[in-house]
Amino acid sequence: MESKLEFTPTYERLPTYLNLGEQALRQNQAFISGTEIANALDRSSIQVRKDLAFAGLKGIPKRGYEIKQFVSGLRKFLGWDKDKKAFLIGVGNLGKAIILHDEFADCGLRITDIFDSDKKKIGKKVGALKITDIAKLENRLSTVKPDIAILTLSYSADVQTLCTTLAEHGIKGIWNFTNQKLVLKENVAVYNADFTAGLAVLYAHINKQT
Amino acid sequence: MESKLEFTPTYERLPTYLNLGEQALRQNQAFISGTEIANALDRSSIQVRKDLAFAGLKGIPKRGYEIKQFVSGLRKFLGWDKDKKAFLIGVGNLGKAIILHDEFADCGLRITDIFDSDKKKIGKKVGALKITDIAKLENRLSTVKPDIAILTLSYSADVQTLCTTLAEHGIKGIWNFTNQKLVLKENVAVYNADFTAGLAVLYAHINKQT
DNA sequence: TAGATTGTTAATCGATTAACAATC
DNA sequence: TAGATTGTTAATCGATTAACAATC
Repeated sequence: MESKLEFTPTYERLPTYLNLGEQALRQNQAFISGTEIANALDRSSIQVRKDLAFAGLKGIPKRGYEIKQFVSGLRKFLGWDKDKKAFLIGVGNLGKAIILHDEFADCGLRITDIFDSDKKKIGKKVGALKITDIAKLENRLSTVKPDIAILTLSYSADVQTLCTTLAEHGIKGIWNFTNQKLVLKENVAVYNADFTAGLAVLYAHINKQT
Repeated sequence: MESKLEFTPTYERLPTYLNLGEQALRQNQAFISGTEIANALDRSSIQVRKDLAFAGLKGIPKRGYEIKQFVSGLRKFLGWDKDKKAFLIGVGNLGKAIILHDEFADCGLRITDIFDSDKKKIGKKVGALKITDIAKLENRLSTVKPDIAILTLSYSADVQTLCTTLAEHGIKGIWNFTNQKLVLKENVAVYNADFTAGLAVLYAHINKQT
């Protein structure tokens, strides 16, 4: 990421807590305790409590957190209660997977437009969305004014130029699935979703064990 | 992850360094310096040097790291020089994206078998691989003895039972793309690739700026 | 030689864990 | 009441950054 954000590990864990909370809600549970969450996720209860306190949640000693409050509070803290408009650029397999992954709607991510430069793809539908020619990107940016761009293009594409265009139109955040480093002004947030980082950590674990 | 691994952030950064190194190699550069890498990735050179030292790389003062040595040394340290056999389970869009992503071969990840439970998919080809009936998983596990399992099934599937089977057949690592928590013995490494974690961090950054 | 870069030790910073009082 | 759980302050641990000697 460009700028530093404190409590990043906490932010990363919160969705897993919410996930459990929503499960408990579906089962009509009334309360959920930090200990319960910790056990389910194989973490320490101190960490769970600290994280939840950071997210502004209040619990009741001996009982835990009131489920409805827990879920709505956490969703609000994560910003998943408010829709954010997103453009997805590059409709390959990964792009399709993201477009068709319903669960993102639950995170407030509303993909409104999808783009590709491949003439054969333009006009075709993916789920409810029609693939737009990348040439029309600027036009759509001015009209729709999306908050977020999701970059799922193949690695050879000129991602940097694209980013400059996005920044000029006031994009707030970029979810970058390409392995290229994006150079952007301070006020655009970038999250690099690098698959190979995961592989590196997984391999390290494997080698540690043997 | 289950067990603790030190230097996780370092492991996560190493692939980005390697990426730059391979680029430099293609351009016939002879040396690459920590400063150069730091500038390209918007990081501090101290961190880059520390990371590289951790990976066992030796540099030459005033020059930097000899490119060929840098690339091969880093690849070896990451374990990307040796093939690891992997089974991919759940051939949806994300599964397809991973199967067809050539770059993983470069990380020593060799997907040998792909499985799905959907009768309509079984027998169909994705790239060079034919989709196998999940019922034949155990059989194939005994024969092929893969190191890694990649879980890209839809969330409703019974992932836990699957994991037990995988563990019984000596799987070493699991790359988990489902949002379910896997309960496994100590000697199986798990890396949870949770997309919503990225969204949580991205949103936090966006909110911080405004 | 002078400047740039590595490599390492020490200092700082942030995140996790421990300890424990408050409380339902 | 006793036991369990929250919430917070202090202690520890790990990761990052600073400082600087060594060196090509």
